Amino acid sequence: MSEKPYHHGNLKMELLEKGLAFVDEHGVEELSMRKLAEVCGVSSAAPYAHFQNKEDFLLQAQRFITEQFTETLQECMETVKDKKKILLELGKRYVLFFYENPSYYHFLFSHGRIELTEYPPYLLFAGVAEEAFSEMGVKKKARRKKMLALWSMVHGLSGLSAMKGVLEEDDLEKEIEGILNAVEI
Amino acid sequence: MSEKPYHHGNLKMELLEKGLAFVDEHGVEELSMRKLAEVCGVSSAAPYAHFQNKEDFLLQAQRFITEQFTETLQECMETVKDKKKILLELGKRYVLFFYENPSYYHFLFSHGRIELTEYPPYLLFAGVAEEAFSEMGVKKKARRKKMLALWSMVHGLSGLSAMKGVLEEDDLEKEIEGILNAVEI
DNA sequence: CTCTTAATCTTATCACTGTCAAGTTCAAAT
DNA sequence: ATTTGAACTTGACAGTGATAAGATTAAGAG
Repeated sequence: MSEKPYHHGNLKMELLEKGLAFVDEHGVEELSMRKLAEVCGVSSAAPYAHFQNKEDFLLQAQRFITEQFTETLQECMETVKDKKKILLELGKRYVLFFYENPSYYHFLFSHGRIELTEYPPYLLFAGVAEEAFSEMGVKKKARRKKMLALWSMVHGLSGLSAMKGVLEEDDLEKEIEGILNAVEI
Repeated sequence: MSEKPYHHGNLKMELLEKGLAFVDEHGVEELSMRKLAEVCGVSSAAPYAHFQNKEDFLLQAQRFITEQFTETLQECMETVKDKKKILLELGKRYVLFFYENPSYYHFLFSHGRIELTEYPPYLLFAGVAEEAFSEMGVKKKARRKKMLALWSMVHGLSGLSAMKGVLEEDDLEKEIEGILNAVEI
């Protein structure tokens, strides 16, 4: 029993999930629509019923993990009460996410597919920073600059954390915290 | 006269140059060894006499522009006398390079091809920072953290500057300077 | 100058890729 | 029960990285 039915039933979602798992294991370069189709037990043209083309698939896959990422950050925001620490904690979560999913960093930012001004994690970070700096009495013109500086640092550090061997890994959280605290905002 | 000679004479160099020009114009994704061969007026298999494979070509192309980039930074180091300003100026040059060559940012850092601990611009920056912080009386343990923080910021900001529409472009140097100065080292 | 050699390049071919047109199946609405 | 449209398969196409086998020629040895 359970001969494969002609209609998969949940193909789009499975393509995204298996695709991301594949990227996580072998990297983006290795991913092909045909292999992906095979992994899902489906013919090589089947994915094109759900995605316009490979680029579209990659784009939607990026959205998919960006949503997860954004949720992680949002969760972090709700957990941390201390408004003075929230920027640091958010930064830490940001960096840690890419430490835990190194291949996602390349996947997300390699191909210039992301429009920063529509990138939820950035918008979220920018919002929190705006609020925090505002409360700290930072003047309006300076806020944007500080925010960009901080975001650049956090995002740049994420790139570092995605490479093995740069950060000290025995107490990673402390390491990240130390680096982010090494400059005064 | 000037029938194409069987032997090109300078193919390897031309492949690198035309290849980089192509990347700059159309992006890495569009580049294929065959198109590249055609651009150089040579058969599709000819490049493989000079490069093991596409990956090898990309790697050597990266080295090629990394050299130029490193030279720019070195030049900057020699020009700026004021040791207090050197880190800022170096950061500015770093960011500006990728503003001027946006496609290079993706080209260099997309595919995880670069080993940071062997990446000359990083080593150069790390060296200058070490010296600067040392002179500023920063204690040894803190130096590394400050350096990583600063480098992350500079490198992350480079990513920003490679996207159009994020940085204000009417007086870019001042903009970059403002951001890098928005945090205290 | 001739011969040899090894680097450079061409031709032909392979397996693989993204993608599409045409046909097949089947769930659900009419 | 019939229709319809979405989800799939099959089979094809051009383009890709790569290799083997052979052609060309620059440069050195005799």
